[in-house]
Amino acid sequence: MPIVLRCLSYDGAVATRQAGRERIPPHPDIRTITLQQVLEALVDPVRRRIVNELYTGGQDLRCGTFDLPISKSTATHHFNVLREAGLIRQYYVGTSRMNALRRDEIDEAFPGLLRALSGRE
Amino acid sequence: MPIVLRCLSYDGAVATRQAGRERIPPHPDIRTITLQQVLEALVDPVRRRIVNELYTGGQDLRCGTFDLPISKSTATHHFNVLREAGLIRQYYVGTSRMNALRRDEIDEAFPGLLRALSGRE
DNA sequence: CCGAAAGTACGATTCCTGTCAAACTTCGAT
DNA sequence: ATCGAAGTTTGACAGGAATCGTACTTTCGG
Repeated sequence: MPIVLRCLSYDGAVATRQAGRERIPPHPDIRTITLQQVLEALVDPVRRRIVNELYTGGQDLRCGTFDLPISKSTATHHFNVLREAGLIRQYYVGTSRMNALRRDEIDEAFPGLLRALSGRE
Repeated sequence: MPIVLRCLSYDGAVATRQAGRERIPPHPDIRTITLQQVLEALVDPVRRRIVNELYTGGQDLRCGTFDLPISKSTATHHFNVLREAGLIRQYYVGTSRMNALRRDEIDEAFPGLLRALSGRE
């Protein structure tokens, strides 16, 4: 099931009706992300919990599957921060927003970081 | 025979303290430090700069040798945070406060972390 | 078509953290 | 005895970040 991510053009033209449309802001190139941004994202325990679950689970997960001790709107905020920090890739499936850890890219840009942080409280 | 040092308080009253009671608060056992605390310490760019300089320099450094873009009182704050997070060990030499990276202990408690963060902006 | 589910957007609030200046302490040297 | 260097302490302050509730949007199922 290939997921096609289409970019939005400048005039806002709609590119496709497939799942994974432009409801999601563009993902940053990981090479533009600084260590500072990554640390600011990962210093929050809720966000680190999300990343850890994706890291150990090894599969993409809906926002709703994380059992987070916060409200939905706050959860949205945290997922946004993770996406803007280049740590996760998001796409829609139905009304569900899926979250994928950008593991290989992170490992290349920040070697050893994910591993050093994984599995800890 | 306890050696007694004199110490003045604001009102001029003479207080006493035992020799061996140091000017520097006790350092935490690194095993009591959580990843959360370490990340909170290292998320600040000034503090990361300090740690990086100690990491790459490989020797203890006076507070004053770091060329930090902040006031002295703010610098004191940052060194305190690093010490309380178990990342540095401090001791006096004359009026100078020396700072040592607790490298081996950190590496044991948080394998790969220092290396993953070192040398980056 | 309608309603429920999943999530977003927005504004308000609260709390925390980095920052500084000013006054103070401690130590070494003069 | 005093002075300067190095750093600390304290109090105040500004900006940012996490949080929430409410209203809104999109999609799917019946």
